[in-house]
Amino acid sequence: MDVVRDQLRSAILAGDLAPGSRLSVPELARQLGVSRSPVREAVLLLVGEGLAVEQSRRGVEVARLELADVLELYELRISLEGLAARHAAERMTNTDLVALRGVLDAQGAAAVGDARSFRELDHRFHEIVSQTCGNTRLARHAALLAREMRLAGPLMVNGPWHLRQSHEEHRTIERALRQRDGPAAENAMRDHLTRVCQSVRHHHSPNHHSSAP
Amino acid sequence: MDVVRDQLRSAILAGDLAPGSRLSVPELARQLGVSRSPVREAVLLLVGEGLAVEQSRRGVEVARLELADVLELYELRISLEGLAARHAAERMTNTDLVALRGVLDAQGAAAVGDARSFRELDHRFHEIVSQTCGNTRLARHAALLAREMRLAGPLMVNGPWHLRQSHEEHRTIERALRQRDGPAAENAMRDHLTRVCQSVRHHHSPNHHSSAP
DNA sequence: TTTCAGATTTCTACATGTAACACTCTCCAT
DNA sequence: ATGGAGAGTGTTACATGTAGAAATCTGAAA
Repeated sequence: MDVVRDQLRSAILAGDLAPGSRLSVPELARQLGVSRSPVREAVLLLVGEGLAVEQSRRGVEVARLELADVLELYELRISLEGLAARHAAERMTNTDLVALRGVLDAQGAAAVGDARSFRELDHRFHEIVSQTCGNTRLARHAALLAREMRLAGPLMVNGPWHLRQSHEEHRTIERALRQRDGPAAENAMRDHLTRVCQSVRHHHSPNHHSSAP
Repeated sequence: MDVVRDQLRSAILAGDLAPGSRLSVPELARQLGVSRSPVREAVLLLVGEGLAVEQSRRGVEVARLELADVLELYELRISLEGLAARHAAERMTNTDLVALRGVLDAQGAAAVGDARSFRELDHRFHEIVSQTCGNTRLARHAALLAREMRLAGPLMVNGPWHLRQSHEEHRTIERALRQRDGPAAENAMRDHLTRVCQSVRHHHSPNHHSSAP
């Protein structure tokens, strides 16, 4: 069942199962070539993770995020990932720092034009920081929120200026982590997520619809 | 299945299924008088909620919390419930405030001696604040963390002085909420949870084992 | 008494059966 | 043409079947 759940989760996060798609247990079981039991269990767990929602009387469908949902998620991520960054600064091993640097270098290259890769690497960056914080529950909840946010695809701001700006902020965070400066890492992470949140908000405000700043 | 899950959750939180108890699907199905399917699904969801854990090769058992787990949980609650309190201050209806006051009055009475009722009312207090914050995901995650913490039973500090102290701090939080002072509510909530966390930590430190301050 | 091999029981994980229910489509009456 | 009854389809939720693995128990030999 773990396998089925991972497959479904990947399909959702990759967009193969778009937000709003109905998750019919018999249908998915046929497509995946397994029985309905593991599929049903996997779907229930995905609901628990927030990636799918039970429509009353209509079965389960992939979660559809409104702007308000994205703002909710950012507010939580600011809090949790800020905390995680502070602790990560004191606990990161050299291996972690090397991995982080690798992700950032790849992201620097992707920042020009390849928004898809950029988002993937962005996710990896935040994941490394959260998973290194030493608080297993913090890591778990931060991962849930970050994953849920990946359903927001079309609401995100993908303009080249925004990508480069995010990348610079990631560098700032990485610098604080490398210097083992917890408070600086926390502030940098909070500032980063706050600014991105503002970008999303303004990008979807009634009177501002270009993707440049 | 929702029914079965709620029954199991209640049984766990009430201590009828003590931490470490094995959750055998066939056994529980027999006891609850239903088939194995809904029980299996409920158990999987409880694992997702953190109330149970999958032991590799040994099935599922009710989660067992160490001191370190409780400290992790407090750190997260400080962050999330602080945030929730700030928003709750700006969104609480009069009805909510009346309910909160009611809980505190009952708690004031229970603070002398009845640790069990006190904990129950403590949980209700924090629940009201979290559920009123206006951020559905914040409410959901705060509820998960608060529930998980209820598994810590024997680790908690139940001395009368601590109960009264907690109650006073709840009053301070309620005052800030009533005055719609967001920052004050956040600070009061953070201070409260921070102090309780310190109490737990010191109560279990190697050289301090009395329950008085 | 201790130890180890085999038998027995129990569990998990997946597959499949089925009743009740909600949707949709068709076709007839107005 | 339109509205509504009713068949047909698909789904959910629960029940049950079963293979394979793990734990435990049993009993005989050292």
